[in-house]
Amino acid sequence: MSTAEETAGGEVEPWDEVTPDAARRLLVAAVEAFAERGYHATTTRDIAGRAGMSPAALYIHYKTKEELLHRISRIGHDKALDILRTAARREGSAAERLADAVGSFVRWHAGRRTTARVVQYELDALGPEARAEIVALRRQVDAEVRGIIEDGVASGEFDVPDVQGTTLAVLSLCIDVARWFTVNGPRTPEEVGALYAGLVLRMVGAG
Amino acid sequence: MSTAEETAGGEVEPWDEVTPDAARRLLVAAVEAFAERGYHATTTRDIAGRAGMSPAALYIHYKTKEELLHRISRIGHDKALDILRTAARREGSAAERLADAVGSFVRWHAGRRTTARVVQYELDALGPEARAEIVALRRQVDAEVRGIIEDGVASGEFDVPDVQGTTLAVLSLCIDVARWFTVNGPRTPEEVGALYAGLVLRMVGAG
DNA sequence: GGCCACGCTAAGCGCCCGCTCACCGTCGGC
DNA sequence: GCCGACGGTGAGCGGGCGCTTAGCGTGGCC
Repeated sequence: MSTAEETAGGEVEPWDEVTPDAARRLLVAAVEAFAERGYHATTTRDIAGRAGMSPAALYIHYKTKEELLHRISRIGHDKALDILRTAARREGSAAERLADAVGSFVRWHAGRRTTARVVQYELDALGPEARAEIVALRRQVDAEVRGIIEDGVASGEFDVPDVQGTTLAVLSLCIDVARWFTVNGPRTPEEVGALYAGLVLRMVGAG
Repeated sequence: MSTAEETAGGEVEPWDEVTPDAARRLLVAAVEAFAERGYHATTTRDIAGRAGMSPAALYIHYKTKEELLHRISRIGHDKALDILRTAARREGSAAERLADAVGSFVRWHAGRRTTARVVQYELDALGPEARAEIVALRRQVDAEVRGIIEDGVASGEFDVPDVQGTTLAVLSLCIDVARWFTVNGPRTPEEVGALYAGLVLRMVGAG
């Protein structure tokens, strides 16, 4: 994270990987608009307006409105997967790694709430090929969490009768944070991450 | 439930409270369309077409497209609240009542998945007054679950450091079922309900 | 200094949206 | 047998959508 930009909502928005500058401004504007109103309720005029450009400027950097969503979804899923992989592959017991994974995944969903909302809830707006690509990434997300839980079961740390079902529930709990979390609420992303990490350890019988 | 209609997806759709018949057919068509594509991506022509009527017929029974969403959301939240109240007020220990509440709430989100999706994820498409009415119902939903957890803490059955945070997590887990559940998946609504009830009991330290 | 490439804008095309309106068939009451 | 009420239709209005195109300003290169 070489550069970062603080928005009004207090969220940090790197998006370093998107260049040139005008393309990044459009993409950040699209993330905000999609998160607020949803993909279908957002107009290209609204996105361009938020980025301080004319409607036509969007089509210099992106072929269609859907390509914007695809790029956002792809980058967001890459980041989410990266967070889970980092936690899964660190040293430590399965319980430590699971708590780390849930804590950091939840912190991301709360702290980068606008991005996470688009990533988690606008998937159906993508066309078949783009959706297939993203679904493949989500399977990898599932595999990382399942791997930690399987490790904990193998080592005797965890007591989990249904590994796949519990994996689903753990991810479900984390993802739903993007739906309800708000910066005006009583909890910080760090507090929610710590709370949820503890709840998940109990779910796997390690609490 | 005096009458029930089996749809292609295998879901039971009562909607007895909506009359006359044409208004109910339009509403059921709207539920399916909103669940599949989202409120903003659904056209009034699509809704009317699914109900076997012309586009203009919709406006005989509903003032606007938004009124359809409002009615769906209202009826759905009433039903969800009814399910939780029934579980909360039955006889039995707090653990039994919590397991019953989570089990039946999850079964509803899985079995009536199309309705639940609209109810849980299309709230932002409502105007300010309609949304305020629905938000009030959601606070009652939260209060029912929190009440059971408080009972369990008071009786010593549960060990919950953060009652409000845990309430939020329990509801979050249940609600997210509407996002990922599919009838083509490996689990029945009953199985998911039982799995989740067990996980929640562990979350409150009663597992 | 001339010039072209590039990033951007103003204007607008074709389409489809939510919604309306004039009209029509049917059916119960007298 | 007539008639009004009512649920429904066909056509279409005003407007906003995603996206395109012709042209313009500017900055780097010879």
